[in-house]
Amino acid sequence: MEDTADRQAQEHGPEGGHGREGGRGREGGHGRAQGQEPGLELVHLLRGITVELDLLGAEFAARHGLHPTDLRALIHLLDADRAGADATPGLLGEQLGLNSASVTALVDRLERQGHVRRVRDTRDRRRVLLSVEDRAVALGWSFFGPLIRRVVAAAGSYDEAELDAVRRFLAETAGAVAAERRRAAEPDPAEGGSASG
Amino acid sequence: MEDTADRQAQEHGPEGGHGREGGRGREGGHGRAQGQEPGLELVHLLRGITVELDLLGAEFAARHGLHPTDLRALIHLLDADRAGADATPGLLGEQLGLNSASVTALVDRLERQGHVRRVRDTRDRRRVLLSVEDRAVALGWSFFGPLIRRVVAAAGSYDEAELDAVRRFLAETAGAVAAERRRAAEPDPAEGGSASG
DNA sequence: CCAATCATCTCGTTCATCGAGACAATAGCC
DNA sequence: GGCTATTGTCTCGATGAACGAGATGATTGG
Repeated sequence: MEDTADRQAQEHGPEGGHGREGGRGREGGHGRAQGQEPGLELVHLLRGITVELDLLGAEFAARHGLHPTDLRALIHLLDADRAGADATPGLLGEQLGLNSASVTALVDRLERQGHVRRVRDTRDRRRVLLSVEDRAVALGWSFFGPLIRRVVAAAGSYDEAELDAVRRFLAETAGAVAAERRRAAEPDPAEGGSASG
Repeated sequence: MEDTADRQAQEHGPEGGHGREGGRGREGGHGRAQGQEPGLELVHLLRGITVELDLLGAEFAARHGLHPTDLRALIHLLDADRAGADATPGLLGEQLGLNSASVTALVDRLERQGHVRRVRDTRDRRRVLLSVEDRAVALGWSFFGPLIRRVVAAAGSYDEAELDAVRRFLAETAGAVAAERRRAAEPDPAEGGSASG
């Protein structure tokens, strides 16, 4: 299960073919047992994490009577709260990729369960600020807390250089995903021009 | 129904106050305090990746006319295919946390779109094997491919020690998530033991 | 062969999400 | 000050994904 991509990588992946084909049949080496791009294994690991995490989230959500989307929303809300950023339905919908109607329903659910409260912004009265309740914070902690503790504990045994390597890798991966997302968002350069009429 | 909420919300508005307000906008140049547990930042990075990845998956799925669940299913199916494991509706449902009815609908969708085919198992004729079509493989690659290439490229600039650190961290994190998932699955130790009965 | 079990599928219901549009408040213009 | 365009949120009706319960067909064991 941990290797969807590696076989494909050699077929479709390296565009054109590297020519490293030669001794591929023999993996008998040492060190990198996989014999392929070293990053591939990391990708697999990462993918496994996201799959498991997703599942854990779904289970946690179901256990607490909320939908996967609700949990995702809570996470974003908690995050915004922590950063001191304004959370509004519009922003939330954007972050979750949801319709405005869906966001209204989502916030309704969250509000009904006492996780957030709608607060009309005094500055721009069009806006509604989403204020997270303690209940939501507690819920968020009960989800992330144990996980965080485990990971932090694991990270404790790394020295500075190793930590830095992990940090950089994670940051670069985040950047890669974000870049891909942007790429997917606008595959439509034809639009930007002289559509004038 | 719930529309009256916003009117009231502004009256409840500032009730406790979180204590942070006013010019929180200027946090200084750094962003956030790095002085915490070193692992915490890694957790945040990781979380950011999963969020973005999830969003990317949803967008990709929408673009190809399938639902987020369909993409997840395809990923699992591709994995199983690669590992040479039998893929069946039952197994798939288990991996995705879905009802058997939902799985039937899911496989119907996938089959209708030509991604998989139902094949009656000759050994145990109760079972239906899910055979992935090339179309699905290509789709999977078009989703993971670019991402993988980016990450692999990034990983290329790391030396063995760094790679090892990242690998270990990822593996430990995966283990942590899996452990948490197991913990969540049976939070019920009191039952098997000296329950009063 | 009959009963128990297992894997899958069918039926009817619930509700999350969507598209389109209504409504309220703000910002810019004169 | 009033007017219009824009922005942010919410409402309505429709679609369909997921669920719970149960039916159908195949396997195992006596």
